[in-house]
Parts: sequence; C-alpha cells; structure tokens
Amino acid sequence: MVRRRQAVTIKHVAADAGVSLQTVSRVINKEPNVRPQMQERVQASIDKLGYVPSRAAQRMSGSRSYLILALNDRERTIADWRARQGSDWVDQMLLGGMLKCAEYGYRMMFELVDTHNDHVERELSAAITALQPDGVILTPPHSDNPLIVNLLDKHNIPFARIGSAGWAVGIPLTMGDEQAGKDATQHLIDLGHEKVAFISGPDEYILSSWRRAGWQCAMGNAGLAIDGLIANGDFSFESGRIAAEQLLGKTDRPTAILASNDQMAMACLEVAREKGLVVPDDLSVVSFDNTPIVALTDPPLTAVDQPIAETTSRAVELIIAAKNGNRTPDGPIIVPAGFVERGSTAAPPRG
Amino acid sequence: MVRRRQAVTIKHVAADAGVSLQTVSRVINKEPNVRPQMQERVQASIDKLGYVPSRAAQRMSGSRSYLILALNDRERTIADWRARQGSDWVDQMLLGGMLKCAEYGYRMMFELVDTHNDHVERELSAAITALQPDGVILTPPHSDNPLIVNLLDKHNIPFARIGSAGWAVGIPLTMGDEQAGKDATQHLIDLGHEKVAFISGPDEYILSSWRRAGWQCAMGNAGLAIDGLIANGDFSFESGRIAAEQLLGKTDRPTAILASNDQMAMACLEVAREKGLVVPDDLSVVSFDNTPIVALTDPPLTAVDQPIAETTSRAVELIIAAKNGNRTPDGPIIVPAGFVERGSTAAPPRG
DNA sequence: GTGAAAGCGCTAACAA
DNA sequence: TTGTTAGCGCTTTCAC
Repeated sequence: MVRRRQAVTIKHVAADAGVSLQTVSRVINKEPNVRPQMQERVQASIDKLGYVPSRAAQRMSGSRSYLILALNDRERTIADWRARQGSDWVDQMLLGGMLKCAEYGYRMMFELVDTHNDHVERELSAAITALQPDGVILTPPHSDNPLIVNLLDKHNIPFARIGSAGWAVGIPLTMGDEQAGKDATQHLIDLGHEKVAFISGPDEYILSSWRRAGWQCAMGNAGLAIDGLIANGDFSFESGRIAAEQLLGKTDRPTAILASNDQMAMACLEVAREKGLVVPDDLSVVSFDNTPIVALTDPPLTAVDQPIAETTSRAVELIIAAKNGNRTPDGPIIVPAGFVERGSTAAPPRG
Repeated sequence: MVRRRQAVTIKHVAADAGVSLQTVSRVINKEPNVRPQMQERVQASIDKLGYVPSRAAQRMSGSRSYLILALNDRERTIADWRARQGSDWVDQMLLGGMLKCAEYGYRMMFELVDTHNDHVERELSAAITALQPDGVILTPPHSDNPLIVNLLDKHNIPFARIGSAGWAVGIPLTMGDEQAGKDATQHLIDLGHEKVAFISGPDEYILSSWRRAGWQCAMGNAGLAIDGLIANGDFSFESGRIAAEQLLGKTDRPTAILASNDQMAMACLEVAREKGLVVPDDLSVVSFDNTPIVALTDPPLTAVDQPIAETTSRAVELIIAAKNGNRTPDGPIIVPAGFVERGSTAAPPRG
C-alpha cells in the first residue's frame, strides 16, 4: 500500500509566499490580524499551488473538524429504506443539510443510532470520539432521548433537536405541529365538517401530542365535540387500518379524518374503499408529512407538508453559529409547516 | 469556545495496561505480532477505559481515514431531491453502502460533483485532499468521466465505478444491463408481442447503449424486425412523452414498449391514456430502475429492478479489499438486475 | 502584525 | 515480540 502524503501543505504555501506557517494559517482561517497586502500575497500562493487544508490535521491541532453529524433512528430508517415506499426523509435532510453545510465549508455525515438500546450512549460516544464532529443534528425520537441529549450537552457539542421544543439544552426546532394540526382541522371545519376524527401517532414521539393538541384546539374553538373521534396509531400502515376501522365502523361515523402521518392516512383510504365510502364525497382525509407517495394515491391526499429540508438547513446554520460563539435563540425555532390541498378533501356529504 | 481534547487516548490505555503505545496501536489494528496474553491485557484496558481511536489522528499518522466517499452527479441528484418524486437512488446507496461500511469500521460520506464543469478536477481534488478518503464510489455518469477516473487513478485511491464496464482502472460494477434488457424484451416476446419498441436513455450514460443492445439482441434472436421501433429519450418524463408519441402515433404502432427508465415509462402510460389505449390490454409497458413510484402508477409498472443497495455494498467490499492489498477481480462485477412483474404487461391485443 | 516553538493522537520505521 | 523515535499537517500558545 502506498503511503500517501499531502501534495501541497501549509509549508509549501508559506515557502512560496515567503511568510511563516502561522501567517498562512491565519489567512486560511480568515483571522483578523493580517495586513491586506500580506493576505493577498498568501492567497495568491494558495490559489497558485491549489492548496487545500487537511481536515484531519486541522482537527488534530485542536481546531474544528468541519463535520456535522446527522443522527437518525436506525431501525426506522433502515425499515423505510427497505420498504421502498418513497419516504424521502433522509433525502430532504441531505438536501437541506448538505447544501447549507457546503456554504460554510462544512460536511454532513449520516449516522444511525438505536434508540431502544441500553448502549445508545456507548454507540454515540464512540462516534463522537472517532469523528469529533463540530455539531450534531438529532431527529425524532432521538431529539427527546435524555441519554443522548445529556451526553451531547456534557461533551459541549452544539446540537439541534428537530421535532422537539422543551428543555434548556441544544437547539430545538419544530414545524409548529400544533398550529399545523389546528390549521388542518380548521380547513376541514371550514369545508363544513363537524365530525373531524383524529388518528394519533405513538407517544414516543412528542410531536404526536402536539398534533393532537392542535386538532383538539380547533375543534374546541369551533364548539365541536370530540368524543369518540380519536383513535391511536403508531405511524404504521397497519395501525392506521385498525384506527380507521374503529372510527368508520360506528353508525355515527366521522365525515373527515386527520391522520398523524401519511401511512396511516393511506390506510384510511384503503379502509374507506373497503367500506364502500367514496373519498372525498363521503369522507375527507388529511395527512401529516407529505412524503412523495401521497401525491400518487387515489385520490391524492391533501397533506400538511413537513419542511424537512428547510428545517435541517436552519439547524446547520444555528449549529455553526453556536460554534462561532453566537448565542442560541431562546425559544424553539419554528419552521412553519406547509399545507397542500389535493383531492382527498371536500365538503361533507349532505344530510 | 472550549478546547476539546480526547478524553481517553492511546497513552492512557498504554499506561493502564503497562505497555508501550505501539503495542496498543498493534492491538487496535489487529496486527499479528502480539502475544495473545498481551493482546488480551490491552483489550481489557481498552474496554475498561472505553477507548476509541481518533480517526483524525490515525489519518494524520499516515494510516487510513476509514472513509469512503460516494460521488453523485450534483445537478441530477438535487433535481431529484427537489422533485420529490420518490426516487430512492441515494437511499439505496446509503442502505447498501453505510451498512457494509459499518461492518468494517468504515464510514461513508456523500459528495455532489458537477460533471458538466471544467473544474470537476479541482472540485474533486479539493474533496480528496481535505478528506483523504480510503476509497471512492463513482456513479453514472461520473463512472465514465475520464477526468475523474484518471484523477483517482493518479491519486492511487481504490475506486468503484458503478454502471461501468470498460477500462483497466478502478473496479467496474454493473447490473448486467444488456442481459436485463434482453430478458425484459424476451419476457414481452414470450407474451406474444412482436412489435416491441424501445425508448433509449441519453448517450452520456454508457448503460443506455447496453440496454438498447439487449433489446436489439432479443429481437434479433426472435427474428423480429426493429425498424421504426426505437426512439431516443434522455431519462426525463418529457423526453419520454415525445418518444411515446412518436412511437404510438404511427398506424402500425408497437404493442409493447420497453423504456430505459421509470420516468419515461410513466410518460408512456400518460400518452397511452391520452390516445385511448388501455394498458396492458392494448399496450404493454416495461421500465428500467423500479423506483418506488412505479408500484403506484395506474396500472403498476412491470420493471427491471436495479439492485443499487447490493451493488453499492459490493463496491464497498471490493474497495476495502483493494485497500487491504487484495487483487481486484479482472472483469467487471455483475450484480444481476431483478425483474418485477406488475400490471402493465400482458399478451398483445388479438388482431 | 508576524514568527518560532510546542504539541494534538496516532503509526511507520527502526532498534532491541 | 516489544519498545523507542520521529514525524504527519496544522493551530495554539507565547514571543517579538
């Protein structure tokens, strides 16, 4: 195996520009105390020689790694990948995260971590020690895992917590789930629906409760009862089926269902079809997330759009800002959800 | 900002075990010349102290970076992400690549590179210098970009070329496109079709010609004419529309179409519908790639399945093997495509 | 504002 | 088989 040495190092640049290593280092890192003239001369040498600093060496000498680690739940992520149902959560994170990282000379790396596992800490510690990332992005359900959050806090690594709002550590970001749930429900109420049912997500995800709260709030504001209009799911298609059957099996069935994610909404579509209900004539359905698949169902689903790319992009910005010593905003950052109206919603049936 | 030092270094382990740094290093790297007893003692200290080597330091001292870089075409990848049409190319690469990397203590990192750009070389050189990856995975159309291939060869970095077969550099891997094209065509012929048309991909992708060759071969073997049965596309939906209109506009129209990717096949579905043709009764359609979306079209598309995860996984294995000094296999590696029969194929209309 | 020296954590090369 | 020494490329002190 060939022992590979850096072709052009800071030394070559220093020699070429006739300055000390230190000055070159200062120019690379855009430090203040360098005369413009000096900086130009060094920059010229850098460009001429095509010098690019070694991240490993920078990291070694106690500076940054220019690396941000994005953590996702191993089990769920792999299951999504294998299922090949078009969930593009990871892609949207990459889209928002990688591009924003690139703007700052950073890079993003993905890492899968088991939540349901007593060695989360060991797993994550190892990754941090090996990689020494400058920041970490947590996604649900990790964002609210106290083991993970405390570990990161202890290590003093800036970290974002997507889909999380509480605690005084890290940088929480949400899509305003409660408001989104409220708006979606209100949209159905505005169409004339009075019996708007809700299928919740698992309690493990804190955003499940927010979405429910939004629905509940809109219903309450409109003076509508919610008795018997809630069913519990766990984000899986199958749980959505069970919930939908429970909801639509009653004589006094709801005229609209707001499901906490796409899979469960698709299950509603299937159950409705089996029961001879036409969507949206007999039943309106709205989902959360808006993964690519919901534009292709029959009918296409009206959905709350989760702005993953934008949220990840903000997370990267805030992590780098924190790394640069800027204060982290006080409250949680809200990157508002969107709402895409498609064919699964209409006025309720008359009578 | 806190200056972060490694909590547990090789020194601590050495002290704890009462051995030299070098011995610890040998244990970490599973080198042979260490007495079992010694190795156990050191390993015990490692476990006790929770030591994990710093990748940066390992890289700095001339060893590996334990990093494999996966290169994708910037323009196309970002377009796919933004389009949100459920293309899971990146996800499948991650699935196959990350998991295999993890087995060997490696990590995979994604990087986007412009092909149509005179500074590909500068761009890629910078990434290589900054990151010092132990290997690189090239995807189409990069796999056949001479600038990229030569650069990697010159740097002496093991690299895989997915979707490529030629040249004596790097590790070429294909899904056996020609065979897949042949099989798909044969499948249609077996159903009774005689006029099987083909929509090609852009010439920029070498696999376009392989897929075409497979179709041509099957048609030839069956003694069927191909005049007027080929149309050129560029993988875009719109180009697929144009090709389909050209093909289906004739009086003597084909009874089946094999499209070189999913988007163009979907365009065929749309054009057929506009012309009042029922798929699969009046027209059979088969696509290449089998992205998640094609299971949801109306009717669902019969498709050649591109084994991206498996191919990426093999690529990682071979790169690491090469890094370990093993000889690279001679011919191109073939990870055979699959074939998924769905509702878009049937016997041709009687007539 | 600029430079010189020390050291980050690890491994290659050499010595014992 | 094990230990010692000398860096890798860079940034952090700390002088000047």
